[in-house]
Amino acid sequence: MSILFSRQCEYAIQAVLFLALKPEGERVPTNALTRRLKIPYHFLGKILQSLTRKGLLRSEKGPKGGFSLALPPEDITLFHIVEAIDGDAFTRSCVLGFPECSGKNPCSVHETWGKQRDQIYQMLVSRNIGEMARDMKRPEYRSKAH
Amino acid sequence: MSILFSRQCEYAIQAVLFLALKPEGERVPTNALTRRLKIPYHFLGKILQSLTRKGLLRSEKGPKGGFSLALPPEDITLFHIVEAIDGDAFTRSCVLGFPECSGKNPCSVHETWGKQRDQIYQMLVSRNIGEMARDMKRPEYRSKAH
DNA sequence: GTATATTCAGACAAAGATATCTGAAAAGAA
DNA sequence: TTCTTTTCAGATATCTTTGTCTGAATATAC
Ligand code: FES
Ligand code: FES
Repeated sequence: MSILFSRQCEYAIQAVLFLALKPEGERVPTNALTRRLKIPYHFLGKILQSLTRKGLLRSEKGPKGGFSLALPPEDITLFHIVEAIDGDAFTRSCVLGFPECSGKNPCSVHETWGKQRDQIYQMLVSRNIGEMARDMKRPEYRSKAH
Repeated sequence: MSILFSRQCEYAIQAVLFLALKPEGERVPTNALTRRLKIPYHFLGKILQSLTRKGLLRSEKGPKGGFSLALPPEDITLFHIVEAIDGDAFTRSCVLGFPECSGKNPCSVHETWGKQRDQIYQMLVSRNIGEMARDMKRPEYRSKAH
């Protein structure tokens, strides 16, 4: 079980962060991404495809083709990606699974969870993926050689 | 998609909280639970069965049979239930889905998520299900008539 | 003992998420 | 034009989660 985000969404985030490290406009083919990030090729293809449909990425066909960000990295947050793939239901739903989440019929952790949900939301919107990618310490994102 | 906990786990929590409201040792048959909580009958049966195997519940067959808590409600936390159903992987895994989560190769949100993960863990262990059940404002748990 | 209410166990079905395969379409290079 | 590289699109496969069905075992009530 993946926590918080679906597998698709995790892959999407990993891929977009990788794109954010490239000079603006540079196209990266799918297989350069899967080689680095160990994501199944065709699965990633479908994910990038839907991000393109949502307007987050741009795609070019043919040789020298590939995917690139449709916006400057400074204008994209993790929340944009999460929203595009998993939706924003988590901002509204009860963590214990009750039909609806509101102060009217609160569950036992409604107050506590409410605060934490806000913090998670802040984590997703307060930084742009440009700086996040540059801060990234993981080896997949560091060495320049491919 | 359910956030944080699997559907099974959500159902387990809802059911155990219900049992915690009953006088100690009182047996509650599965269908009394499903009627109140709108959980599919046989699915809940399997869930309660595994909680029994894990030692959280006790079951009795025959008329006047049913499920009851194996421990006093004051000794059970949400974490016991989550651990029994979903496991404790969330306490150790990277929220962006990278292979492992450690300070050695941190992802961009490792620090932030680390704090929030601790808070979520605290939410799960700091209160027992006895008090949580009594605080519960949701109608499923209030009216005594069945 | 017989009937009834219930858990227990396992097989099965349906749905959703994840992953793979194949071929068409498009762009560039020769 | 022809060939190659790559995205795009859709069909299919596999796995996991969720949910259903059936019957056996067990304990109580009669
Ligand atoms: S009602 Fe459960 S989190 Fe709001
Ligand atoms: S490495 Fe991502 S949360 Fe720790």
